[in-house]
Amino acid sequence: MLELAVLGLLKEKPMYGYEVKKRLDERLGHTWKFSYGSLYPTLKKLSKVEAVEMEFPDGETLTRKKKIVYRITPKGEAIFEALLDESGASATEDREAFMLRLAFFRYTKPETRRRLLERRRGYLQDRLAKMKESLKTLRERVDAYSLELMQYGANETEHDIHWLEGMIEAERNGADGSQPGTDPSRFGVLRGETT
Amino acid sequence: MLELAVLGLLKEKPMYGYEVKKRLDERLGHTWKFSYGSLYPTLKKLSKVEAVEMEFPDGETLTRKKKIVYRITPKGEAIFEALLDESGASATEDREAFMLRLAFFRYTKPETRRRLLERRRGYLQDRLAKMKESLKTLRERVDAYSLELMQYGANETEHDIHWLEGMIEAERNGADGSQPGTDPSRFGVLRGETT
DNA sequence: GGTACGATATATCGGTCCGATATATCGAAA
DNA sequence: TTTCGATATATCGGACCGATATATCGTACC
Repeated sequence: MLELAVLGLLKEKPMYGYEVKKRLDERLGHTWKFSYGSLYPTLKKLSKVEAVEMEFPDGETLTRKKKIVYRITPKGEAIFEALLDESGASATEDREAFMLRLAFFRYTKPETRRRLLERRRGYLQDRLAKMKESLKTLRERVDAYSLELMQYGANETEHDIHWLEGMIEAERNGADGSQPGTDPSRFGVLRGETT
Repeated sequence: MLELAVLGLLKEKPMYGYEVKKRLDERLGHTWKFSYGSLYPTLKKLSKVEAVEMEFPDGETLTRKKKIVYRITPKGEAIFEALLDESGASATEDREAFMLRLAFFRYTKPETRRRLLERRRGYLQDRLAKMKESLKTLRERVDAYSLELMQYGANETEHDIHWLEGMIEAERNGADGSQPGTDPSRFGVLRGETT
């Protein structure tokens, strides 16, 4: 997961590790939190496999502040592609894994996008059905707070399904091969935006 | 986290580890997934600290199926209380930790409930403000999919704030000391239910 | 009567990732 | 000029996951 995220971000431009974390938080922070305690080891690991290059700015000796720019290599690009493709059940069933892939949808083929969106929708529909079943059974047997929690889960799942449906629709209307998905007007319009 | 969850469930009645997982998935599965790979070690650990008792059914020799009933002890109850109280920033800022505590709200004092709910609301309000800021800045600089993701995050955060407000309101109306929060009619009514 | 299968039940282990902590520099405000 | 928050990297113990193994139970099917 982390490797995929880091490589995906570094595709945009070379960055400090610190900046990688900041930008990843900005875009995925709502769904997925990760720490420096895993970021820096990951960067090292990627560097060891030659997926990224480490570059020390200022040819000078570094009594100066320790700063390292990480740049993705062709090998890193290949690894990124591989990770993005090997999306098993997790990319559908794990919210974080799915959201991570969504963040890099512009690097995916339209066909892959649709497949992922529809699989996730199907998965959520299954889960929603099970949740409703549980709610019916447990309504009289659990306390109000647990019930509220389960209700919250069902509501959110339903909302997510609508959201996915909107995106599937948008893919159909926009991705007839023309554009790789960089037209912002396709989205947001379908749902209410936060003003 | 796991210890808190397990002890909280075992307060209801003695159970097999397997059943603990099933019930926890039912109630918290939407927010929080955990595995057998952490459950059984946790049960062992709790047993070693004498927070739970292990009970082998059928006094007979067990060539039979290996089944262990776990029962919470007074010491376990005390540990549960302690874990529930030591809620630092995580209980507010970490969605999973918050939801877990919400699942055990009926074991909390009304005052503690209100404090937690309000702190989380405050935290989400802060985050929402930052998200909107980011959205404004990045609207022209990131691709449509990342933008959609950020928009999704902002929408969901807003929805959560409303949800919390409903619960705070319900606490005010119901928890004037009379009942510990076992009246199901207080909830659900405020928001639309999944039919 | 047999057997095939999914649910029940426990357990382990390598590996991923977190949280806390430490260190140091930089810019800006007070 | 010193104090503070943001920038920047790093490590380490421990929590937790995912895959895997094993065995029993109920039941459905022929």
